[in-house]
Amino acid sequence: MSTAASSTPKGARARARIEVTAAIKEQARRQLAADGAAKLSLRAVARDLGVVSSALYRYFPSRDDLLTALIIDAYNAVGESAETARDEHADAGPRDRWTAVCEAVRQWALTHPHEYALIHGSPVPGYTAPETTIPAAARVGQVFIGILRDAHQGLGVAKPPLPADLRPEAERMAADFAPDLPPETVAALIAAWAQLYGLIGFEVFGQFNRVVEDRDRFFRHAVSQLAHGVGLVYPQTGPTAAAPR
Amino acid sequence: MSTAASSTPKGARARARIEVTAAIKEQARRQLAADGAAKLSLRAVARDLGVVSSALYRYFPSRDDLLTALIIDAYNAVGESAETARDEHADAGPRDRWTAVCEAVRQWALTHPHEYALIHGSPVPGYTAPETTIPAAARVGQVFIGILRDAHQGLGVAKPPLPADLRPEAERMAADFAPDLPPETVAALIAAWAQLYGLIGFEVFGQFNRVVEDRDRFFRHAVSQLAHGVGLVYPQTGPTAAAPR
DNA sequence: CAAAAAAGAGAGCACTGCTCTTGCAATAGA
DNA sequence: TCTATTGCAAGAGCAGTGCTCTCTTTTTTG
Repeated sequence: MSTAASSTPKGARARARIEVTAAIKEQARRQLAADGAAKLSLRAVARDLGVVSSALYRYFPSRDDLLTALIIDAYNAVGESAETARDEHADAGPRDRWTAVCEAVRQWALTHPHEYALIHGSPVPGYTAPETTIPAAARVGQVFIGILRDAHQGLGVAKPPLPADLRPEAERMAADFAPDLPPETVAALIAAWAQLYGLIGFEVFGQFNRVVEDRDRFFRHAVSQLAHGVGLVYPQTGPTAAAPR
Repeated sequence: MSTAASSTPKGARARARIEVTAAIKEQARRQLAADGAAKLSLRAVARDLGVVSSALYRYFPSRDDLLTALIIDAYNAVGESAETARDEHADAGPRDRWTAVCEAVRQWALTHPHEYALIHGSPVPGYTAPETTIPAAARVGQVFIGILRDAHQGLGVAKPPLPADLRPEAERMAADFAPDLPPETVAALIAAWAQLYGLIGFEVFGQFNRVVEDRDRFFRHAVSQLAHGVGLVYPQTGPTAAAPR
């Protein structure tokens, strides 16, 4: 109250707390990048910070809470990458924007493999992410939804096929996530979303070693096919152009 | 070299060693299923086996070696599931066989989530799978290749699109993995392979929680689209049938 | 039958997450 | 401004981990 600004409302102690919390996360992220989540040790973080290990428990009640904080940060980082890519391609068509966002997510994953593993690898042992992570986790998906929303206000978007027995589920998903999009599109989008992370995961986790060499081109083509699958069709995009009648 | 028989060549000691090794793996697999890879503890396995922890090191030089053994077993288990599904649908058309194999892999993953995480989740910290795992890891892929091989000897298979700049890579991959298949098909197959594991991973790791409810139908449709993508097209399968001219 | 190899037991080292108590410093209320 | 409260870090300690080493017993082998 005494100091004016709104960003640092409390006294020196509160400010210090914020800084220390950030320093802990930063150091933890460094260890994460170096050795992976399972070798992330509270004691090592404390050691590197020149502080005793029990002191960290004033900031994070447990190792899992530290991990949760890092998970949220990771979701936000990849979400921000996606949003930036979208904004930088605001003038491009929906399909190019789609490609750019996929590429951005991939690049983030390749640059931060351990953080990617944290959010899209096997959940850390017996650990289930708390609800706090949900909004951060949704950001990338929202970007994709936005792209398709835009596409639907223009032209050049087709309705993906949808079997009759999946229609109720597709309508439910559409109502939950994008009421302004057709159920066909929402269902296809969710599938494409999962498949995108399959492609990225295989590359990040080394499953493509000795299999795919020219990964840039391979990914670009796969993503183009995914775009096709959600209805983002160029007027003339090859022999398999979707032709909804 | 000296003793003749191939199944139980050595004396009682060698037989005991095989049994103990199997018991260790079995107990470890139990712990894995219960708590996940990161909580798998050599000491706990030894305790449950009524033996002192250092004794296990006579059988597995390190915890990572135990994990590697479990990884190989897991690859073989899912590979066997895939092969069984293929054989049980030997009379069906390639597309139905494709669907059956995908479904089998998914079911195995849902039944053994922690083992699935072992082979397709984030690699255990700082751990890189040794070359020993390669043949076991390839089994599922071989099943898919076989299905497409069969399909190419019959009808009802289309060539997926392939951009010109990806053709060299596609030809290289085809030469490496399936010289008798067209490069277009091999490239599409590898993409579909990764995407399949994206779908399964999202389901196993809970990313579909609160998103997809009717997962059986959703998966079935997605897999049908994947089949379409690799050229396994029914004569009349909807508006987006591939039509290579 | 004796020498060699294999297996288990047990102690011990360095490390982990986490808890609890103790002393110190910053804050807030009178 | 003085004092009571609160926040923080330090240190010791517990139970657990992977792994190594030595020692004894048992089995195999020459």
